[in-house]
Amino acid sequence: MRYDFNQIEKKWQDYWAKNETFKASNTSDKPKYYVLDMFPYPSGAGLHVGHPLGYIASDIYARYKRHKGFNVLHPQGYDSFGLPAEQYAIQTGQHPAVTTEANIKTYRRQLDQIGFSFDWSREVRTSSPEYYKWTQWIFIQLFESWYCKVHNQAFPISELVKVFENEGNEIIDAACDDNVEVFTASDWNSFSSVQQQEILLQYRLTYLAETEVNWCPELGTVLANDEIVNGVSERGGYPVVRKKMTQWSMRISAYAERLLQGLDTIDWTDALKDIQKNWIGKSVGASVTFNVIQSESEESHKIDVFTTRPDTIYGVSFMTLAPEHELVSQITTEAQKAEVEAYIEKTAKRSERDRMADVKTISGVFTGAYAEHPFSKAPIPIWIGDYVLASYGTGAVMAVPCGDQRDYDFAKHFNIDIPNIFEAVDISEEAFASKDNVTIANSDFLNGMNYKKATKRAIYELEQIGQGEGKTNYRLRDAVFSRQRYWGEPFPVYYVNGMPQMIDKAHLPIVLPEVEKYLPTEEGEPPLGRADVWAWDTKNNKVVSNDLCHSEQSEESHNGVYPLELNTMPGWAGSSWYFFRYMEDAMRDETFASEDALKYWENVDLYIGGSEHATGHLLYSRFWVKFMKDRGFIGVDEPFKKLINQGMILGTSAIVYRISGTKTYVSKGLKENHKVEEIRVDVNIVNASDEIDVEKLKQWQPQFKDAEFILEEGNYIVGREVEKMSKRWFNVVNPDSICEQYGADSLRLYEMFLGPLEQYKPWNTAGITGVHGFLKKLWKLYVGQESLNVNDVEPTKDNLKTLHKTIKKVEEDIENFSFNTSVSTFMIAVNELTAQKCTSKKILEPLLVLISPYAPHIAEELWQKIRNESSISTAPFPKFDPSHLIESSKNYPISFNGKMRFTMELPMDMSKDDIEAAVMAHEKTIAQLDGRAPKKVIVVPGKIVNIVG
RNA sequence: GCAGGAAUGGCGAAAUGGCAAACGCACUCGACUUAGAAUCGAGAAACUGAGAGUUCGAAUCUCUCUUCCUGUACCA
Repeated sequence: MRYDFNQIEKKWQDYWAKNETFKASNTSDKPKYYVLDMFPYPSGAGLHVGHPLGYIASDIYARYKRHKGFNVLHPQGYDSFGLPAEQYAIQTGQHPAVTTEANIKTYRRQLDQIGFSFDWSREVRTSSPEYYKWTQWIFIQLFESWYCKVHNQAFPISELVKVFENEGNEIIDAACDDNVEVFTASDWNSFSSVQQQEILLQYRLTYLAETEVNWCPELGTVLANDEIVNGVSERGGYPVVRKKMTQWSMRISAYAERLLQGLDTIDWTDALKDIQKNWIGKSVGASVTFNVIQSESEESHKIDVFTTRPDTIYGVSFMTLAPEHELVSQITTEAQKAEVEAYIEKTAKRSERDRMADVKTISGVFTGAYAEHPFSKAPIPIWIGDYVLASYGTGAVMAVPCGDQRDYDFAKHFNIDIPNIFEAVDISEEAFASKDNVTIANSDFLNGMNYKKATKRAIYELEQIGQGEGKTNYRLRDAVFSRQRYWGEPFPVYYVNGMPQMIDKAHLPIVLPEVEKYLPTEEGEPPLGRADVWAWDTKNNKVVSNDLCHSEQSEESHNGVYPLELNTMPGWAGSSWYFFRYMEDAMRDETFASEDALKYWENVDLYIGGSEHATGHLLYSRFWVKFMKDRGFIGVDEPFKKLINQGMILGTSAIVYRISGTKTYVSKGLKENHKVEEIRVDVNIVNASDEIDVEKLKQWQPQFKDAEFILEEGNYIVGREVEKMSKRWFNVVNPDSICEQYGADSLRLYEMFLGPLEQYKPWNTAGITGVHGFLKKLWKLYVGQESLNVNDVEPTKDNLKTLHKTIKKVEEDIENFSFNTSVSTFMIAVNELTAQKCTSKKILEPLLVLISPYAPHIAEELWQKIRNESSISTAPFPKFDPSHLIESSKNYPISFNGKMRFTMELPMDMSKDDIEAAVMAHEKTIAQLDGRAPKKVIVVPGKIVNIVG
């Protein structure tokens, strides 16, 4: 009987689907275990062999946990809202829902053929209304909440309103906008409804505000900070400019400290935690208020700055404001006005990218105004400069040129005084920025103190005069939540008198309307501005035609019909909570996930996905989870207990060399004699020895059809280059063809065999014959020409030794996510058992369970053949018995000065002294020593003998 | 600049203080075959990026340097 993998794999995939083998139950006596993959965006290109890497790893772990007696939840779904489908829709006019559906079909077929143990009954799609109903619902909850800094927790906004009604807002310490005005209870009660709503917006966890956003004109939408890479859009690489727009934002900054602290409670890699830590960017220091020295006609102004070095307060010799700072226009003197305005105009024109590209050029302008030093009362010139960012801190700095290199460079450039406030430090060449070994000088009450002491004292003194306090600052900004796109979740929001109103939960979902084109309107409104039926009828609670709504007229004539929000939600909305949706299987209509389901599954035990989501999805999810916990919707504080980033599988591109100006291609070994151009060709027509099939190449593209080829030894050898797998390099390998040619089990084993999971590694299809050959050997161990090789004979000592060392190693490997070494272990085990001619069921049965997570199809087939039972999927994992590994003797390596010279077989239970005696008596020892007396003999029983001298 | 990670045969890698290179690809030779593929058997190769230290013993621990990768960047 032959190993017919195509037939076997199809058979078991059908079996698993039909019997719902991997359906998880929400009620079980078994302990739960939740294994999750980052769900894919279903792109039109389908999967290539790089994509399933993480899915295979998580599938092995999920299957292993089932063998270990866990009730495993291992679901899969689609992050199916997104830009590519929309771009495609713009080009072709096809509805994104249609192309998305088609892409999902392809993905499902490709995933199924690899034999994953997903519970598909719990599938989610972020773009389906039954799912985004709950995304909209969570948005409403955020809108209806505020964050109390005293309790460090989010509460319903209704509670805040009660406080306002009774006590005003002075006693409230909330995460809110900076410019909130203080009011009393009677003020509040006298405010109009619109005024009250405006104030509440400043407290809500999702709020509408005019903010400076990252506008990408090419994409026609705003982008969040994590969607911008090196000043251009992550998707497409288009320029990004600053623009003021009214947008929904998420007050994630309220959670900065908890997002930081929470990292200590989860099992993620340090690398990933560091990325999030840097992104949150906590810095501890002080806020200091400087009074602007006013001339008689002016009103008084104050400038707040944030500094991490309040100890250097006496080193301040100027201040710098960001050009966008609101005070600039008010404090600039008449004499400096023209120069300042010219500078502002110049910097505003520079894109973010230009500004980043050219950090070395120092530029700035004096405003003509002076601030007063809080202690010395000395006048301090106020400058503006674009090295100060409007978006960080207060957009203003107290410049201490002796202690900060940027301030130093600025001062040097503009000939500003650089007072030295450090004892015995030379600052003639550069600033002294260190916090260690500092002694403050020329600083009045701070003289002689070190950094720590001086910082404490400076803050204390500032507090005494009411011009500062200790403060912690975070780099993390609130996240823009509006996108001017079509293919995303609509907001459950309509507007009355310009104020946003939430639609009641009972009327969700608000379904994405039809539009005739997916582009912005001529007036520059988002695509939803093209929808004809996109107004909210508050009387009938449904979406109605825009004709019924007359926004220009008075409130009465609206007839209760109001315009709906035209923006849609960003890609990260749906992915910030989907892991809870999988938990629910039966009551998806009534709730995002039922209490019982949430209580049983808690959170994700193991999450596998790419590290590119470090500052996006992985941070936003943690934020939403903390919020939902605060509001009592869930019971956990973190979504993902353990997280592993799988590395990327790279392509191995194939290169042919065309002699310049000719149609002749020269083999790699002969190219040195010619001037050549490198041309990448399809990797799928190159064999393991880097020889290309010239005939196939001629058919592949017309440019090769009548080309000449200079061969070496009868073959054309290609060059190789490891780079990202991409269509443009022709190095994409499709899992479909691998499964067809070698089978899913081979694909699974090979992806794991390539190297450590976390590492980047190149794919080379040629190598798959190694693991494929292993599977054939495995098959032959169990199945002979005519009949099965498996019988009830008692296992030999060697058989047991092989089995148990394999159990030990594989179990350790899976627990450590070291799947590559397990595959080698299987190879060794099968090689040994084949050599031992092992036929014992007591060996071959447990071996199948070990292999089953990795190569489930062949394991199922052989299991059925030898046990006549259905599925291996929940067979108990074999138990390791160390007694089978105990050796009676050890082949000791005998070293001289650390170099191994020969080995010697000695009993395991021999004493140290006896070993030494035996080794010293050995003829080779005597020969090695050549008459010298050894200085020392180190004997480590069971390990090694080392003779020094 | 800052933070994190990596460096071992021709290639992917293993070994986490004790016989460096297990396992696989590629390579060479042989068997089977009309031939190829497949299969089986045999074999060669390479001293852990550089330097120092700790140790009886270092790929593994410590320090210095080099190169590469990832993230981040006028963050006050």
